[in-house]
Amino acid sequence: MAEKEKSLNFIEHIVEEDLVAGFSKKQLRFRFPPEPNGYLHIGHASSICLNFGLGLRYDAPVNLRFDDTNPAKEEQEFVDAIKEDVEWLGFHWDKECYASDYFQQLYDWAIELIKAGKAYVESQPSEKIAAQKGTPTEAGTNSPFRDRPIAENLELFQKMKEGAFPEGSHVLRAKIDMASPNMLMRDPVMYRILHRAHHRTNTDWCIYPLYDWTHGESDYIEQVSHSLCTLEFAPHRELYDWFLDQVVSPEDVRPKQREFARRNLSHTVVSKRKLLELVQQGVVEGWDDPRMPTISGLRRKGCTPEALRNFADTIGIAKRENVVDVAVLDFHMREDLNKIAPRVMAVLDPVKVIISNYDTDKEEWLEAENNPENPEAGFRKIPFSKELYIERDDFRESANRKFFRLKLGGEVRLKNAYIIRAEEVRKDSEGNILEIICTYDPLSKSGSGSPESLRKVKGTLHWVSCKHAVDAEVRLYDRLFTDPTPDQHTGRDFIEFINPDSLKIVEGKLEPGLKTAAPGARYQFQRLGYFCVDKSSGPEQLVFNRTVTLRDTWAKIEEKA
RNA sequence: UGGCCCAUGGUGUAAUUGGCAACACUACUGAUUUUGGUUCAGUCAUUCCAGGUUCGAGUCCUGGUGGGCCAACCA
Repeated sequence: MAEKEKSLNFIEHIVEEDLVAGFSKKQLRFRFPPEPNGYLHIGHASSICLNFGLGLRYDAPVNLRFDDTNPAKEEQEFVDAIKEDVEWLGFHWDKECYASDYFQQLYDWAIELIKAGKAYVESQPSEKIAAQKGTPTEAGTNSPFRDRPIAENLELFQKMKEGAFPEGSHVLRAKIDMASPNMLMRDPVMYRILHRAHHRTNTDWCIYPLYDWTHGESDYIEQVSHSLCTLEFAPHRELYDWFLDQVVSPEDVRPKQREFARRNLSHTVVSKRKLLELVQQGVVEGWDDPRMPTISGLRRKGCTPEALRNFADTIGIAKRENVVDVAVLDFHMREDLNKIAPRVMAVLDPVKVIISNYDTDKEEWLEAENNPENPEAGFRKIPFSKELYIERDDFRESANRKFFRLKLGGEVRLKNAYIIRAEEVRKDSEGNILEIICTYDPLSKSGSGSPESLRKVKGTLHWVSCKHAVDAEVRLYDRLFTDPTPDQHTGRDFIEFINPDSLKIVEGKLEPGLKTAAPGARYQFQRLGYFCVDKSSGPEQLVFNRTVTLRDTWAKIEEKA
């Protein structure tokens, strides 16, 4: 109830119009149709959220269909990865389908087309076919095989299927219109010969249907009502409809193709080719490198499915060119993580603080709140002692009043602990700060309720007790490219815009409770950002990935100065 | 013989289908805060241009301008 009346996107308007025009809501069905030739990226996430979102909105089934018509590129590994990603996003498909399940049906229909004089076997090489296709402004010319007798077409096609011919020797073409202003209608190829094993049909077939002949018919077989794809397929719609015309029965649902603009994310690239290049050149460590815009990369970085879904929902869907600022994704990750991530303390660039008036052997276990946004998250104990680490950035020998942190003679609150004052600084011969000597106010203990504890001091710092700290490798990820649109500069390669500082690895000091943090667990390192335990992490070597920093208004003030 | 698609703040989407241009992000102010986080309050547009229809146009019409897609036996 009380759910906000959300405005509809143009696809939802189309569905609503169909419903008003009498299309039965029960017959609505959608599909997400990836080719299993690579990993899913954030662009696919939008499409997944669109299709499965429609399914949820209309209580309609959504199929997961693998468009596996090209055995040269497809592998079972990708099928598995895609299923994992869709599930991780939190969606449930109705049927798990494969275009390869329809090879026989497609073949039977193709024979009908041949018999109807609407398809023929072409026996020229591909270069010849391309040359005869014409150009967008010039009509093509008919193939010399275009009027081959039906019986001969049937016989040749049969032999193609039986493996009698080498690759490239023949194809099956639809006989449409070599003068069509739409290049795709100029007798498109329906089948090619490929003597390759398919990851599902193995060597059952050596002729494989092409996209156009497969996609619409697969939608029809599955009785998909609305077949949504990206804008570059818009010219395919005419062909999609032509192929459908050849097979549909009036009593069945006739699928409808509609196109939307793919989402582009700033400071990254999303084409499979370019992502592959990043992997192959070793710019990143793999498809699930946390800097990759792949779903697996985002997952490994610590992004939540909730954040990704909210991101997809707020950027919406439309038909115009777009570049979504990656800041929107960051916002949604912070928004979700702020609610669910337990707070902990970690020092990533440590400098030692020595509390001169604290007993050398003393240690106290102080109470710390796990998440101020969620009281039910409770409290934990953290150790305090004479020697602590704080962030090197959090101390200056002198600074103006805008600097809320520790400076000589100044006071600061140690989060969940005491108020301290910096008295003295010890340096090495080169002037590097080795340790900061402080005194603490024993009455100022957090939560004690004493007047001293209630004193307002401007800054609060995070810290970790030296002797209790656990070490961890912390990987600080930043955007992969320095330019918002690395692949949109004519004459310049996107690789030129790689951010040389996209990964910085540091040794951090963490509060001891993190010793047993399990891979995948997410935390907020207070005042720093959100971090996720990497899959490679273990008790002997902890590894954390930075998901996203906290908003940092201090950094902006500094930048301006 | 070219065809098709698109144009609304810095960014991404809305606009009851012809009726006060709204939401989110970013940026900037300020308040609160034992995270310079969170939260709260506020600021930032004459809808690509020119005509037309209309009491009334972001929306409809005409003509421009600018951008995108299409000539794999890829999807």
